[in-house]
Amino acid sequence: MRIATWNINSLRLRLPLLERLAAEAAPDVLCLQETKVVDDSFPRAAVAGLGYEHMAFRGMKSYNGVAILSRRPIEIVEDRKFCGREDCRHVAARIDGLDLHCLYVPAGGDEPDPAVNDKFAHKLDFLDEMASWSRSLNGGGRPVVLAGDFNVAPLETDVWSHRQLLNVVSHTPVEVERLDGAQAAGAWVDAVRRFIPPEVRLYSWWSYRARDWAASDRGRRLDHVWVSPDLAGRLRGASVLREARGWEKPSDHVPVIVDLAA
DNA sequence: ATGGTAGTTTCACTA
Repeated sequence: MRIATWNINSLRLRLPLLERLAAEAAPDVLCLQETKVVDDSFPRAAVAGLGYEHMAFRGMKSYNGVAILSRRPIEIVEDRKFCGREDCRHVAARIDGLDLHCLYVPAGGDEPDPAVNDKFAHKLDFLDEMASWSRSLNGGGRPVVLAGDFNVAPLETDVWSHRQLLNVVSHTPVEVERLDGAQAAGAWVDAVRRFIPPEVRLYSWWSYRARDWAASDRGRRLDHVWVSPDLAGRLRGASVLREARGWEKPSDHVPVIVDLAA
């Protein structure tokens, strides 16, 4: 099973890019974030036309929104209202007996101080809830995958400059500590770093604001796929589709792809 | 230290 996660930054605007991803990488299952479409307007027919006939989505007006697109039937759909909010940051689907959770962690605003920045406080709360919630997911004997835009680049090699980003939201020690706590809570395995070792620099996001994203290459690895320990033995490969950042009218994130043995 | 771009509910908000 090939699983991809992608913050697509408006699903409707990027349907042509979704088609290109389906053609070039052929994921069996796709987790999307920032779909930015209410459920009534979800482009079901276009998505089904790409071969993803089974879908689960939670959308709202303008912001956020998550979706799981699948070639295989979806057995159960759930969502969780993290931090007591209905802001469409989570949807889960059971596919072939595997529970797949699609997550969109709050970005957290600009100021990395929860006392003055409510968005940053929300992000820290969300990551703490990810820890307590995901702890309870594991141990059920069922394989679990957590995938999405976690909006944190945890390793020094997950950013273009560890030193220059220490006080920049997405790479501050307090966020990294929270994300590490969530990972430890479920003993989650970072699937991508099983294949691309931590010594190797790796990004999944490049700002739109760069004059030339590829030349400056000031990226961050914000998008992650974590698998439950019992799934680690089924991992067969992982990649980040860097070239997608150069596609026409791109998202600022690129797809992250993980292969699991059947 | 600043400003840069993109998407959506636009002269404002989020990322």
